[in-house]
Amino acid sequence: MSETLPEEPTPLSESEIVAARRAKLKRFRDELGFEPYGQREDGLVALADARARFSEEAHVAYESAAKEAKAAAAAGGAVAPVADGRAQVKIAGRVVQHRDMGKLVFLFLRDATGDLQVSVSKSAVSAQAFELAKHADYGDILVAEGPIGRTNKGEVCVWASAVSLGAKSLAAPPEKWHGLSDPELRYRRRYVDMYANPETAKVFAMRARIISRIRRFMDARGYLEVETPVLQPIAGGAAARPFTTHHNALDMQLFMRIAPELYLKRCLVGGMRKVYEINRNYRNEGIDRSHNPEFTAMEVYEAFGDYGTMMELTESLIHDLAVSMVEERRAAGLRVEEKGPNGGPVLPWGDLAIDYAKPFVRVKFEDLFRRGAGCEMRDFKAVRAKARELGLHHEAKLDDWLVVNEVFEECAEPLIDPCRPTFVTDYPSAVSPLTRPHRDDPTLCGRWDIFIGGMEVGPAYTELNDPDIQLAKFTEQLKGADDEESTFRTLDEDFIEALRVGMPPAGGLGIGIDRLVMLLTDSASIRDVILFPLLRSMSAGGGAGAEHGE
RNA sequence: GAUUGCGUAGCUCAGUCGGUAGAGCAGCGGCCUUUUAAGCCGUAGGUCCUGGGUUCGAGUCCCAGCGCAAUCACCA
Repeated sequence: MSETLPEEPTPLSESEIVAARRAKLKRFRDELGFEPYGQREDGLVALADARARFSEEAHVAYESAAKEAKAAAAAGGAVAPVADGRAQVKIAGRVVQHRDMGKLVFLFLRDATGDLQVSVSKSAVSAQAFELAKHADYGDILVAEGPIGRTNKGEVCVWASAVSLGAKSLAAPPEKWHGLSDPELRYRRRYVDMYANPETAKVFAMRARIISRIRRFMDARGYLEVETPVLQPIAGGAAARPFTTHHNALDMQLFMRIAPELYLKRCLVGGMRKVYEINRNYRNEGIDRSHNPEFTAMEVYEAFGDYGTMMELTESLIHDLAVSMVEERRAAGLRVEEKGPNGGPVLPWGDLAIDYAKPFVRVKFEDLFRRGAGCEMRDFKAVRAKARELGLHHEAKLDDWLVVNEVFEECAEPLIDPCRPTFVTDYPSAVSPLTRPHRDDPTLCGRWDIFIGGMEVGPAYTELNDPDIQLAKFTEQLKGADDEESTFRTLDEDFIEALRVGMPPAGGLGIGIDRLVMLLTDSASIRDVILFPLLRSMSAGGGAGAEHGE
C-alpha cells in the first residue's frame, strides 16, 4: 500500500461531529418529515415571558384532576376530558441542555431572555416529534408548544404537545459547562459566544439601553441629533492617524472620520443651537484594552455655552446613567453596593466600587500638579528638575509646557481617585493648542478631561470661534507635522471659511461611549462592549506566513 | 513597536526528568418516564500553532515565524 495514492482534490473534510449532524438533518427531513430550516411562526412567546406564566395553582389543579381521571379510567369509569387551566405557550430557542431519559426527554432551550426547560414525554407527542426531541443536538433551534407546568423536581417547563425544528445546527457546539472561554474564539465567533455565555448577550442588551437613555436624555434637554460624514476629504477634529479610502467615480482620496467636530461646528454656524451626534470614529492607531480602531463617541456642541455648560451636562448624564444601572442591577438580583460615603449610586468595575455621587470631583490642573509634583507648574526650573528626578531623559528637548504635561501625567494623574469621577480643569493653553484661552489668564484654557476608573472618558472645551486665531493655530500645527503626518493632514479651508461666516461662542464635549459602557457594565476590555471588535485576519492553520512567505 | 506568558481532540484542560498522546464534556451505538454539569456500558476522535535545529528519540529543549492575552509605548 505504499504506492502513491492519487492526489485527491480534498475538499475540506468536515469533522465527524458535523458529518453526524448532516446525517441527522437528512433523517429529520427525509424520515421524520421536518423542514430542518423551519418556517414562520406566529404567537411565539419569549422564554422569560413563558416562564412568568407558570401558575402553581393551575399546575396542582391539573395534576390532581389528571390523577383522578386516571384512577377513574383504571376503575373502568367513563373517561372525561381533564380540565387544564395551565397557560398554553409556543416557544422557540436554542438547545443548551439535553437529557434523554428513555421515554422522557428534558431539553433546555435558550433565547435572549433566558433558559426554559421543555419536557417531551413519548406519550404526549407524535412519534416523529419524539424522535426529533430525542436526537436534537446542542445548538439546534427548536420550536415547542404546550402547557406551562413543572416537573416533580420543581423545574418550570413546557410539557410539549408538539415539537418542530427552527434550524438544524451543523456546527460543533462549545463546551456545555465552561462555555466558550478562549477570548479569541469569543470575539471571532461572537454568534456562538452570545448564546454560549449569556453574560455576553446581557452586556449588549445593557449597551443598547444605555445608548437609548443617552438619546432620551439629550433629546429631553433640547439637543438635536444630527449625522455628519464618515467619508471626509480632510480628516480633522483630532490628532489621530486616519484610514484612507478612495471614491472611484470622483477619483478622490477620502479619509474615514477621526472626529465629527468640524462638521458639528458647521452646524452651529448654520444656526443650530444645540447639536449632538452619536458617531463612529475610525483611528488608525494601536489596539488595547481601551482602544479599538473603530469606536463610538458622542460629541455635543452648544452655542453660547462653554466648558462649564458641558460639565453640568456630563455630570448629570453620567450620574443618571449610573442610577439607572443600579436599578437594573437591583431588578436583575445582582449585588448592589450600599450607598458610598458620598451617597452613591455605586457601581462595581473590576476590583473598584465607583461612586457616581453628584457632584463629581473637580480639580484644577494647576492644583493637581502642585500636589503631585511638589512644585508650581509655572516654575519651569523646578519642573525640569522634577522631570529629571522622574527619569524623563528627553526633558531637555521639550518645551517648558510639554515638560509640565509629562510631569503631570507621571505624578499628578495617579493622584486621581479612580473610584470618583473627576473633572481635571483648566489645562495649560500650550498643551491644548486648539482650545480657547481664558480671557483673564491666557496661559490656561477652557478645557477639562473627565477620568473615571483611571480611564479618560472624555474632554470638553470652550471652543475657539475666532477664525484668524484658528487659522494661525492650524497653520502652526501643520508646520509641526512630520513627513507621515503631512500626507494626511491638510488645512480645512472650508472650516475656516465657516468660522468667518461666524460661529457663536460654544461649549463642546466628546464622550467615549464604549468606555462609558465598559464602566457601567463592569467590563474589563473595550472588546467586551463591541460586538465585533477588529481582529487580525485568520491565517488558516495559524502558520500561513511561514508556508507561503511574502 | 517592546517585554512576558500562552497555543495539545469540536470545546474545557492535564501531560512528571526528553522515551509509544491523556481526561471530562460534546459525538456515535446501547439502557433508562422526573433530569438539573443526569447516570451506566461500549466506541470513535490528534498537523501537540507553523518551520527549522539539537538528540538514538522532541508535545516537552533551542532558534525563527504566526496568533492570542497581559503590561508598557503610541493614542488633543
